[in-house]
Amino acid sequence: MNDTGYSCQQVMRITGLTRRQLSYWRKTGLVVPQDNTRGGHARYSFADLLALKTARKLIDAGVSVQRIRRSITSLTGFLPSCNAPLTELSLVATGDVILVLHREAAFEALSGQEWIYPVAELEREAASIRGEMAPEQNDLFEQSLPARQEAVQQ
Amino acid sequence: MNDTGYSCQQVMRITGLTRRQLSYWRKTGLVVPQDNTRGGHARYSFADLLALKTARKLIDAGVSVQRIRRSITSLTGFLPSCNAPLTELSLVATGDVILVLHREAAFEALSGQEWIYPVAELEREAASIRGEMAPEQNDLFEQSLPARQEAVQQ
DNA sequence: AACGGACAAAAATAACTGTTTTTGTCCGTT
DNA sequence: AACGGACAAAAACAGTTATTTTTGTCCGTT
Repeated sequence: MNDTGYSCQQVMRITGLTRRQLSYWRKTGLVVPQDNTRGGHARYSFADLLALKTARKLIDAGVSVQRIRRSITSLTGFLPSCNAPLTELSLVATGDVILVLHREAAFEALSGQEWIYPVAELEREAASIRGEMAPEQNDLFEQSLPARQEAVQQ
Repeated sequence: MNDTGYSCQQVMRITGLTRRQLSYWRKTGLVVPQDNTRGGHARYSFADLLALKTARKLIDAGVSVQRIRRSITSLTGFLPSCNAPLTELSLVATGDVILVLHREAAFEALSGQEWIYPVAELEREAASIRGEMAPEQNDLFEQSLPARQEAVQQ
């Protein structure tokens, strides 16, 4: 119990969220205020504010609340050291996807699938083709050629 | 007509795509070889190779061919100066989304919607709250307060 | 001021359908 | 070696419905 936290009204003004949303999110565990007054009224911490702000921005970007929920649970699975994804992680999003930027890599919040940078690789590869290969003989790119069968008919 | 391009077999080895795919993509206009031999056989240019490689990588990342098609048409709409999105743009993708990195910004290939970086903004905002605001009075964050009505009941 | 409850509208999702797209495979031709 | 055609399996998609989630609104309580 402490009285230093942010009240419901303040949070509404700060985040632009409605009382209904705060209430529902509290009840369903999306963002639960850290403290309460003696009367049982919510007091949001600064970290709570950040989480709410992030949620708001994701919503503005078209992400549904359900998707945010699922992302949070999946992220705390992928990154056990992360307790509060909404406040701790670098997120990027549009309607369909939440991307997590983490240690130079990017992966999707829901599936955990890592994103590829096709073009970045391509630039390196392009150089090698240009320099080293004549159109006639080149197997630099080969994904997994079993034993160099010539001209397989697929 | 020239004979310096890459033959179908070579392209298959280089890109890991099947003959069927090359054939179908040629027929449907996804990637059409730049040249032909006198006999009417395909000769892929280096740029074609890059496009094929990129397509392959997108597919590996779970993007469907249909989505690639739609992304290409939408991108040539957004960026009229870009004739061959697959070879010219920086793309990042997972199954659901293709992101285009373009001039410091990121936007989705299909919708053109720009991605937001909630946390980047948050860091700046966090500083201002921490520094300037006591929990009691703070409307720095206010989205669009009409005329400062106190405590609106929503 | 803030809470909670109850009812309804809106939004998002899941589950299903039929259709289209994409690929594999086989075959004959150049 | 490469092409094209034809048939079928697999994958992706669009469109629909029913269900669940989320929000708005009103009301009474502390």
